[in-house]
Amino acid sequence: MPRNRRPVPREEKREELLAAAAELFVVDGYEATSMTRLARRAGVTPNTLYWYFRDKDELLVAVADRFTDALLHEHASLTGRPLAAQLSWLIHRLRPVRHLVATMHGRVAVSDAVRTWHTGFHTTFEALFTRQLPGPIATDRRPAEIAVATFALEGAITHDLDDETTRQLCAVVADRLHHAATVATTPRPE
Amino acid sequence: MPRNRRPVPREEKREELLAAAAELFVVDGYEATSMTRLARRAGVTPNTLYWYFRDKDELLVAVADRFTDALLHEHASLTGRPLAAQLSWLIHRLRPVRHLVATMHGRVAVSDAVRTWHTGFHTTFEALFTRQLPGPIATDRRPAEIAVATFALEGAITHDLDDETTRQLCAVVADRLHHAATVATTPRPE
DNA sequence: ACCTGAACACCGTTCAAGT
DNA sequence: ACCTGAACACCGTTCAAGT
Repeated sequence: MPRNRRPVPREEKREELLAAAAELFVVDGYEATSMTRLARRAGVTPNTLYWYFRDKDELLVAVADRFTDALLHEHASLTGRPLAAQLSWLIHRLRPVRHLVATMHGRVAVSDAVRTWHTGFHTTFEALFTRQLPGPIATDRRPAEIAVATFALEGAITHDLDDETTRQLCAVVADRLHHAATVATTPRPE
Repeated sequence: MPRNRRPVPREEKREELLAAAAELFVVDGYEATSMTRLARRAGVTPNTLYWYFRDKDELLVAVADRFTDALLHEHASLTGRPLAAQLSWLIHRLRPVRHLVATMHGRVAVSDAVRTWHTGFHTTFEALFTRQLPGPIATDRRPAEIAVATFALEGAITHDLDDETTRQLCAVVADRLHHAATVATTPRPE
């Protein structure tokens, strides 16, 4: 009865488990998805999950990775469009998984795997923003300007904003970045 | 042996439990603090906690409330100082409890009590920012400008930024708000 | 009203055993 | 190498019983 040594290649099986995890994590949330229920959905014993993933956090990271890959791939076709439009697209694309975004942040302090992933995620998006700008930002303020843009993006994903405010937020962030990129450094007073 | 009907007034006892919860939540984190351990620290049975708080989330909210009250009280003495300085103060004051901030966000989708608290927290800080500005922001962009400032603040608390970037971020956000408050609405192109 | 000791239904994870 | 059934040590929460 137990189907051991199934002929399914490892990568394929892993992908099956990942697909089940992705669906449950997004629909029901990370906390509400127990390993037992997830295993049942995937048609395996809870134990089996641990053959393919170290723990639940690594499963979460793998799901996030898969999603981010797809996101960046889709985003590639948006190059050339205004930055505000790109931001708007990203926000609407990430809103459905806002719970996962919040969960990742909550687990940064708990899991090494999540912390590492989170750092990489920010590096990716900071690079993405930097690339889109018409000119280089004055070096002293660059990290802060990019950080503000990234945090605004994260905030817009994880918080409830109406459509109009979301549009304005994209415009505000894009304006700010363009301004910082095109204007020379002005020494702040005081 | 069991000390029932202790003569300690309800509010005082509640405060004791709250103090224990605050310490453990901050030092060890919310998830790492089990109700059992928390009860032991406070010198009671786990059960007793439920006499004073509906559940663990309500305990979390009560801790956050206590902290926010203290924060706003201390902040009151900063009125009149530059906005960037106030931001910097808030960030450094909130960084030690960054894990709690992240936890709150993660539980917004899980707990009604947390969701309600979170909404109130944002309302408070949006009002605080609005009050500090020299002039009214053009009404159409105001919610977005305030949202960007709030999200930047949250991001700076929950993410690792070096001191210099943190300073610059405060300056960027303050600049942005002042600019939006003093300049008339400029219709965006396109 | 307040508090206990004991239980309940779970949870993520691991282990001995099978093929 | 892969997978199972059964267990382990917990978890948040509740309940009957005491004062």
